[in-house]
Amino acid sequence: MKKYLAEKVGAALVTLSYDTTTTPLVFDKPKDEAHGDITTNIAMLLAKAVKKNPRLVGQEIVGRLEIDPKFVSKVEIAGPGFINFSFTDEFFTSQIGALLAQSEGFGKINTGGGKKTQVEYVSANPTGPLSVGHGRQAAVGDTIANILVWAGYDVTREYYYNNAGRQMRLLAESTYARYRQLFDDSYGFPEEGYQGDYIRHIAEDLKKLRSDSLIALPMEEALSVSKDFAEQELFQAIKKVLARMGVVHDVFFNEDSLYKTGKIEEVISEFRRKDLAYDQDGAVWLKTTALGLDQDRVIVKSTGEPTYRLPDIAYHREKFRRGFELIVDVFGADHIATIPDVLAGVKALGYDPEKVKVVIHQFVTLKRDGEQVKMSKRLANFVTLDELIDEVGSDAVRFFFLMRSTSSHLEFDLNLAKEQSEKNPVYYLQYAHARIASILRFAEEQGTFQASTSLAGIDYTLLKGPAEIALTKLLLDFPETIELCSQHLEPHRLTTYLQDVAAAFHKFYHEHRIVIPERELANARLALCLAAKTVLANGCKILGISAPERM
RNA sequence: GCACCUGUAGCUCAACUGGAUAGAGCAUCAGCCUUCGGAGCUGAGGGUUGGGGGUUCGACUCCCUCCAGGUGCACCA
Repeated sequence: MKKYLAEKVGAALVTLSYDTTTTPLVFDKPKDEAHGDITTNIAMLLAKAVKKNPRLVGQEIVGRLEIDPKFVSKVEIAGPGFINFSFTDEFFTSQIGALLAQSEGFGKINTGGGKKTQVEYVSANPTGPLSVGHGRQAAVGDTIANILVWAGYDVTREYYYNNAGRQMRLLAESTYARYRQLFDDSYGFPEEGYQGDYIRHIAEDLKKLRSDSLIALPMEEALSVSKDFAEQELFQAIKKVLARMGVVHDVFFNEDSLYKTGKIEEVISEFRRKDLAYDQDGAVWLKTTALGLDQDRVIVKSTGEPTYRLPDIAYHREKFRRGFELIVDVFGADHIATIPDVLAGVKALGYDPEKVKVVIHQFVTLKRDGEQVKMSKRLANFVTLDELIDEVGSDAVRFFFLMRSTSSHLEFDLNLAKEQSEKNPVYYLQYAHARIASILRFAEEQGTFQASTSLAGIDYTLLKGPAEIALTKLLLDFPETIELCSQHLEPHRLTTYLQDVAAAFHKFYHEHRIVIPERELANARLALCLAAKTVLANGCKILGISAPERM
């Protein structure tokens, strides 16, 4: 429709000999229904250039328009100079059939054009159970990946981790110490070790498996066994909790592989060759100042160990080398400082940093009984993702994590998430779906409607009520919503949209009885119900929450 | 001190990326069940969009400045 109007308005502009090359012709959807279904500000933009009254320019354009009244019911100049177009009801309702024909595929678009895309998210090292913050990242990353798939991108979901280095050494020492304490409770615990109870559990499992055999081993070997065991248990737990949320990665990329295949060395020598790296105080520095940043950074410590920047840069280079044309990194706010360095490094290696889109999500706080839940990682009394899912369920966890824009801090109200009432947005949405399912069952029992056979020959022009038209319009917006979500990598637009759909359905339901003796009208309304159910189900699928037939 | 995020109704948050009278939910108050799911619907009140400047036909949105909260600023990841 936009295309059609663009053509017509464009033609009018040419007739009026306005300059159409410098002024973009853009159509928007007004927020206020009274302003029509689509609007353009072209008259105001042109008026500025030619110093005329915008409303006058609008009049000229509208005067030259030749538009099919079957689609467009009204064209008017409004406000400071907007040209508003209103469409006929039939224009909207005539598209319901096509929506139903696409069914489970309705909403799929191809703006991605099969572009090879990677979404990296969670990427927590196996040093402990996932926190609620990781949960937000899992929900956001996974849903962005789903959205991109719907928008026609070829998506790989990836988890990057490091099972070497200082943190893992601490994990090994902590595990081993807890293990020894099972035999001798005076055995010392490392100063900065991991305090959490989960280490004790791992140690107990280790004892079950190996009895006291580790005590006799040389220390290095005992630590190595402890590390491997703890890592394995923790990774299992991580994968398990992610699976509870419906999150499954395609690729687990180990940082260590970058060393083994010489990729790290390669990056260093390339930086040296480009005169972007130098030695000072026994360390290797990256000349980030030459790349537009405010200070140089160490990439290899004087101990010979690289800092996190180096493997991060090497990893991103591998992403490009593996052929990804769009790279989405989902990070927590605490990683924000590393991004400029990595992007500068990528650019210096000859790759386009514009292809890397970083989604930063802010922190999560939990609220229970109106009070903020205190969490401290150091004291290990933080709430784990597993516990959160136990308490409120996977659907609520995903939905709550998705319903705010990622750049906003998120307050997770535990009481609300558990509440089974209209206050809870998840239930509101799912209830709409279940309610439609129930209506369709009822109609089938009455013999008035069979979803599989009754769709042919439906007269959609019978749908005329404002609530019917409003619902129809909203349902047809679904593909556009997917497009916006994919462009901006913003899942919360989808939760907001689906809330609106649910609300529009409930309103429609209250204003119109659906299963009525007038067969024709009943069938048209039932088809509209089915269309609403389709959109809700497809939307829930993308969000990763269930769309129940009964509840 | 510097960088990034945030500041919108009593609370939690939107606002189609510069558009028209800033919108939802919760909370408060007032209504709606003989009939398809009341886990629902309708209505009311509630705002100087943190303050102050600027850019322009037009600003929650862009620029400057100040204030408040969060995060980061290691040869930790």
